[in-house]
Amino acid sequence: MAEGKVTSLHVARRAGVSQSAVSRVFSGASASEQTVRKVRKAAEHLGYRPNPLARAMITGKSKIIGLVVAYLDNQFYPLALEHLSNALQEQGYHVLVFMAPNDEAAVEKVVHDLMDYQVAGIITASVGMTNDLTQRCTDAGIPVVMFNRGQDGSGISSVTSANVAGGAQIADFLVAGGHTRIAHIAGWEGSSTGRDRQRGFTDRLAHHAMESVAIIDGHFDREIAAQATRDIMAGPQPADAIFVGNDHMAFAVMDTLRSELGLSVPDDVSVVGYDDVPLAAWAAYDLTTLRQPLVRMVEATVDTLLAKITDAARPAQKIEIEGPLILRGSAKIPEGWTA
Amino acid sequence: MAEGKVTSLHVARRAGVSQSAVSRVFSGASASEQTVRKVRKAAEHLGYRPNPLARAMITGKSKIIGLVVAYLDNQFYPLALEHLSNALQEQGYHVLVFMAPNDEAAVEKVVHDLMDYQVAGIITASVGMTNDLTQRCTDAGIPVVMFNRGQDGSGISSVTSANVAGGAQIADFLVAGGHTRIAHIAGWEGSSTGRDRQRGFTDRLAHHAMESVAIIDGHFDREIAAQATRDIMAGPQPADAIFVGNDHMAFAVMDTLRSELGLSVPDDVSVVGYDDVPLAAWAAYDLTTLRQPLVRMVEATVDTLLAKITDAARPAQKIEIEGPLILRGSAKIPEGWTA
DNA sequence: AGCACATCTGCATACGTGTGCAAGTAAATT
DNA sequence: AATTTACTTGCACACGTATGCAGATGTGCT
Repeated sequence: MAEGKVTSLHVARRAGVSQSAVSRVFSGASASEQTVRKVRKAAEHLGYRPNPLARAMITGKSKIIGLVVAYLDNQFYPLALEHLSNALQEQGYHVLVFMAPNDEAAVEKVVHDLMDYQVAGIITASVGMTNDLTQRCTDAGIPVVMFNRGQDGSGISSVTSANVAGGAQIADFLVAGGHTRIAHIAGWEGSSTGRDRQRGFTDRLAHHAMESVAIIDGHFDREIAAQATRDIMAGPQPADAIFVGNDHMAFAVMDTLRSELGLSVPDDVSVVGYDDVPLAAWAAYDLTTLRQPLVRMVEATVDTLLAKITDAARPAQKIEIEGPLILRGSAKIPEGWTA
Repeated sequence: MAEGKVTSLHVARRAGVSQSAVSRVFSGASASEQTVRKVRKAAEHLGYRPNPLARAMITGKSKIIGLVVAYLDNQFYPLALEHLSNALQEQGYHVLVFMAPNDEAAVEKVVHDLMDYQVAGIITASVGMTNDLTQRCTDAGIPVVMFNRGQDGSGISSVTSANVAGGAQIADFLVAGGHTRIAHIAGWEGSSTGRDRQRGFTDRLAHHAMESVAIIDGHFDREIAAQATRDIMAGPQPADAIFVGNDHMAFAVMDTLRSELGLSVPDDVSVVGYDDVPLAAWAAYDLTTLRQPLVRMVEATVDTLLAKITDAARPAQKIEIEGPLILRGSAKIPEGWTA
């Protein structure tokens, strides 16, 4: 009932036990049934809540998860943030946001900040300069999970969708649709996500004895994707289908095709994206896209991270989650494919 | 250079001073020039950084700002989050995210969590059950600033755009455009933001001796806004212009008008939004809208909050920032108005 | 020179919790 | 009955920093 700084000592006095006993009850250590009862009762009466900062100081680990994120333009990431925060909140953790740095010096700063706050774990999303950052935090013993991005060499956990398989699915789909001049505006070359989608896509095209008429790195950027679209359509072999590395760029591609070049989607050009952000379902775009199962990816991320926090010896995991191709109106639907 | 827990005591030993001296140097208290030099040098050599948790424990105030946010669907809020976090990071603060609760019990939990972490201040955005939450935190002595929402009675600081004036601007614009059947899909009735825009709008219409043909509460929700659109266009007086309480709903309105009802925007119906999120500039929507100056709103929010943190006696401020109407293609442009 | 005054410094303690250690108790074993 | 074993519990200390207090040092004044 009473407000204003009630500590474990107050609880202890009222329950007629020592402060250590109170601590043990609330930190999950063993205590006799009777002690637990007395302590809980006194605590409830006083409105006691353990101080997480004091707890963090003693244990060296706070109940804070550092989320490092570079940008929030792409709708996929705010939604990921929302779900991550909710999921972690349910487990008693909270998300401390770190805007990802561009230059070397800023990386330094963020790494230090993360360690200063003794974060229990780190999730990175949409980050460019991730190599250095993740490695250093891992070296410092802080569990790291990369969300929607992998890193081949080093033993760092990651959760992504099955990007190679996704790229392949889209290749099958566009080939079945009878397209003959297929182009690809890829995700950033520096991200595993972009590379894997591209590889799955081109390998599968090759399997159909086909080849992209153009492959351009879109850097996950609207403006660059728009310019890539102009280049592709002005080239010697204008595409009749474009697979775009993510939805965010795909919207720019569609805008450019329709408003700037006066072309029809999908009559002149089919467009396929990747992510299935909510906006993809809106009538203005109605984008055919490969869905990344956000909720399951978030669950996997949280599970992996918390497991690693609980058991530091746990080896790194690279989790891939399959997603379905969502058929909408931005791309010709082959005979027999059901929407 | 050395890693692994270097404390003020280590620095003190190396500098040949007491631990208190080190503390004073880093907490800005007074110290002789010579001491400062010795301490800084030793600190740099050892790679010392003050522990913010320990500091928070002793002072009762952490360098953490609690950001309470309900949803991130509306692009306006993730962008606000991004800018807020960046601005606060520059001032040495960090953002701890709290997903806003729907029910009473969850509010309780969030309030407690906020106090447990001894946040230095709180920013609320897009929150419904804000009354109780803000009041209790204010009572507990924690500075609160409401972002993009006001609260009339109680003395809580807020930063919004000039919503009444904005609504009025839009009324002038639509009247000048020669529209005769103007409707309004309002923002949520429970938010000051929605109410103010509506009031400015209808008052100004009245000033032109006009009246809305329909006013429907859209609750800032796409689905509800879409249904409102259907109702308005199926009514006895189908609108030739609709002012929508924010961009997020306006997109749904445009989708419904064009794809579902087969109407042309702006030939059949002009649509005007509020916010000017990036998406509004994309070709698929090209939405005429009243810009909320995000960067300046963020600056004002951070300034107000930090000022209140530094000086608790500072009275609450309600800051309103004017924004321009951005003329695009979704609404008829009156003669003489320049885009 | 003597005194008032301002400034700096170190000592000690506090913040609120977790945890090793030893003492205590009750139950189980020989 | 004596001894081992398994649990509890309280004591004391640690985590890393801030800060009141008293002593020390230096400056300016009459």
